[in-house]
Amino acid sequence: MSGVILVIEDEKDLVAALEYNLEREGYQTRSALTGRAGLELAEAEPAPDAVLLDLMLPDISGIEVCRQLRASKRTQQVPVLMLTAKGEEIDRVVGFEVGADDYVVKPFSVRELMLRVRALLRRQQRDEADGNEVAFGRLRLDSGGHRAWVDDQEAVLTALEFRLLTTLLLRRGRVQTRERLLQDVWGIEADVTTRTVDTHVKRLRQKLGGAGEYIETLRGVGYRFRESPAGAGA
Amino acid sequence: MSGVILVIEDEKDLVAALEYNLEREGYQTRSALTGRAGLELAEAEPAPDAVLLDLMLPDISGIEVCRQLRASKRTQQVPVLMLTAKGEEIDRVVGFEVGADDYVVKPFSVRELMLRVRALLRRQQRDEADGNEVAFGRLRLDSGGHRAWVDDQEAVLTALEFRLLTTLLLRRGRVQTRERLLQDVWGIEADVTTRTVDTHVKRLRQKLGGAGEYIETLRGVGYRFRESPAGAGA
DNA sequence: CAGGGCCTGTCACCGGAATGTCACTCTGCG
DNA sequence: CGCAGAGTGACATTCCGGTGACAGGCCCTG
Repeated sequence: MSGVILVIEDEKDLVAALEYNLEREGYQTRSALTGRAGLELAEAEPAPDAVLLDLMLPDISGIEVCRQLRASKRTQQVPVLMLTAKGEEIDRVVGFEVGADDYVVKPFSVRELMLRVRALLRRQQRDEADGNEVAFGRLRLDSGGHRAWVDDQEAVLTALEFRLLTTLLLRRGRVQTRERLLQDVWGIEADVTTRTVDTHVKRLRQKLGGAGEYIETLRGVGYRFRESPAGAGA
Repeated sequence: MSGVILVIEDEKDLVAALEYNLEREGYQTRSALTGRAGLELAEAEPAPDAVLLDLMLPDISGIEVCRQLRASKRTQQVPVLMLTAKGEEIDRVVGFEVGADDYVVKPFSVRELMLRVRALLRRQQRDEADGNEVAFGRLRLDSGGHRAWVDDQEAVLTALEFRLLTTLLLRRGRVQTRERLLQDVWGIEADVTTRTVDTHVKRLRQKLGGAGEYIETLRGVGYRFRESPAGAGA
């Protein structure tokens, strides 16, 4: 499971080194040399899965950047790892206060940083997995418990079906091509000829009964989860 | 729902950060830099609703503090969340055995900690409503005495089995992947190929007899302790 | 120090659930 | 009407988890 890491840091050499190492670990990276640029990138698509944030930036302080990240709905949940120079230890407290998730004191070992990043993402994933219930019309999902209900009647789904449903629901309103689904749900490199997706959509609809209608077929394109529960959708 | 949280931790910075964040979440805080002072505060009025306890304290070890908290009638029921440094992992096991309710490994994310605290208090409330014995359907546990009964018939469990059962029960309703269990019960970095978890679940079920059904298998995902004792219901 | 029993992890085998494929049918659209 | 793409049921295969057996390690005991 990889992810997108945003690096906000004004020392170019360090940025280069971090990007190199992160990419070698399989992450994608974005980087910004100033706080402002960083905030902009953080709002951009795709949203980063984690942010490495220097405390000392040329324009806005890292603290402020962090505060703003926490203020924005879009980036509120993104874990932030602070990079602080030695002697700025007091700031560590402040860092925690603003909601940083972890910090590393410069000079740090890249190896350690990589471990921290991985831990951060794992933690994030776990919190999401523990996460609460999502309701959509007659449908209700509990991601932590891996359960689904339609009209308060439990629908017993297999692991794959649950993943498929989650993926569709998460991206409701946007079409998912079979190719995309194969890649994201199955983790397979796309083979467009296969009917696998169709079959599983069928099974899913069957198990969901009435709520199966939320999954719409777009002929020649793919599948789409309805934007809103009521009526024929948005 | 607010409450009083007692922080026992000798790093002043960390204490400050924790207090700040806890108060921002609406909790009241008390803090102590040593185990002795902590125990004193724990007995004081008003009794804390939860304790954050560092494992490594200058005077008494966190383990001992926890033991004493459990020994005192007044603080017996107060949930304890252990803060352990990396590498003290072995102690984590001991922590559970002494009756800690949860633990977090340093360095931890403050956000994560806040979530845990909230979860702890929620659970506490629920358990109090249940009456304070750890009972679940036909199953009854004495976490201090390390004993388990099914229909008033004692089931003799090994330390590992007991820990596994406790972990599952504590997180009832939520799926635990084998990976997660290996990490939390065994303290091993995950090796997904191993069948160890399966074997122990088998043994546990066997020993629990009828109550073994409380442990559900989710094919392709992991294990889940039933949410409520009766039926398969929600 | 040897012996024995318990705890624990690994292995191989097996049955059944989950999944993928196929062939056929159905539908929408030109 | 014909075609392409989607729905569907049946079937084959794969994969996962349950299980029993076994071996190493540890502790207790004599």
